[in-house]
Amino acid sequence: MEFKILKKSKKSRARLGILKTSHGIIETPSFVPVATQATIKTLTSEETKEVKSQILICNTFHLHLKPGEKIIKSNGGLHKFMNWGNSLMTDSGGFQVFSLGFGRDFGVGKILKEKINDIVEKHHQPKSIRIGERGVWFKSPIDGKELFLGPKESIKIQEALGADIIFAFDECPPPNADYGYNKEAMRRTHNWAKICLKEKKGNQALFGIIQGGKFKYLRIESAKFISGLPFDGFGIGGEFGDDKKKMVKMVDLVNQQLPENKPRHLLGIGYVEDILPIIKAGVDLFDCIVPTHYARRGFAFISNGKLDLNKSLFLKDKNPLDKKCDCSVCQNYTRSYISHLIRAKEITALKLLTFHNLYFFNGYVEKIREGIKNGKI
RNA sequence: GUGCCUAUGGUGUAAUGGUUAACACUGGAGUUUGUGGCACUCCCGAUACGGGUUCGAUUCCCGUUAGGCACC
Repeated sequence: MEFKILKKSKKSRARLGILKTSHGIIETPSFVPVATQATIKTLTSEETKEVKSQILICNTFHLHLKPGEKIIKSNGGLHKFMNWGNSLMTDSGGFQVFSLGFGRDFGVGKILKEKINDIVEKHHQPKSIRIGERGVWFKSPIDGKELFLGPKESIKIQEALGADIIFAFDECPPPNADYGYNKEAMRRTHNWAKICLKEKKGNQALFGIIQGGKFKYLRIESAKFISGLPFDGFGIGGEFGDDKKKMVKMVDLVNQQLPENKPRHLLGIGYVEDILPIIKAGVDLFDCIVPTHYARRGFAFISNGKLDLNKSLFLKDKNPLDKKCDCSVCQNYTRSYISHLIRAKEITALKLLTFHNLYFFNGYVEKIREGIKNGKI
């Protein structure tokens, strides 16, 4: 992997760059669609390419459970397996430590919406998984079998999967974790980062992950520690506090600690309104389930907001999803038709919305790249 | 025409002689950030009509109307 910065903004920390892998180039800043199970749900790989995606992120944990990395390796690796000729990343499975653990215990995502009275403190353990020094014991959501995943295991699996960019195994603490817990999780994540580097044998690019939660000094400490190790790039994980301004400030602060010549990936963020601020804070790559997940709930993202195609008023609306959009869905289908398909629970609706939403996100980031190029951002 | 049966939100069903008549779908409003596609939360909305019995009727009785079934 090779990363070249073409232009640095004078107005913000934004950068325009090119990331090269053996499977092609990624123009940065870039949105990374989420292909957890080695597919963008509802789309073929050809369609995923049509919406101008240059890189996808698949998930180590999910693909380890099914079909297993052996099957994928025997198919010639992830690229061949899913017929995707462009670049790929795999997430390490670290996030599942959270989502199957404390995330499930408290019924929360990584960003806190409501206050939770229970605080996760140092040495607390989630109910259904066990986090130790060498890694995490899970119960398989498929058959309940005891599984162990740690930094060594994650790297081995990711090497078998064969993505261009892989991530270090980390722990993502829940949003209701206190300082003590975050410090502990960060220390584990740092140890695991060193183990990941030592374990890696091939020439895949490896990104280290910065944690520290909403605690400024932990974030700085984590950024300094991780960037002191010979990673090819960096992931910024975890949560940043309850309000968005704080998130952007924290990301900005983290990026100030990182070397400029390596790419930075913000993990699991972006609503549309988050995208410009995080790019201005110096983020080169970011993945998010929002365009694909919302598509399957009947929402379309458009130039001036989002549409809920579940609403019956769209049955009478013969406009395209977005008049300003030149994607093939907007050229050929009406809101009325898509709304009908959603309400009839037809799977084609999910495909049309997924296609449009990804085209919209990729197009939106493309415009931001233009803006950086023209000196407007 | 005669006999029998039925009548509860927009739809399909519950329940009860005694506080705010339950549930599902529909309709309306929300939620979803390193993904659980068809999820979750909240809201609107009904005892066909008219009498009677009773302290109290959606429930019991009579009539009207509507629908179903059988017979002539």
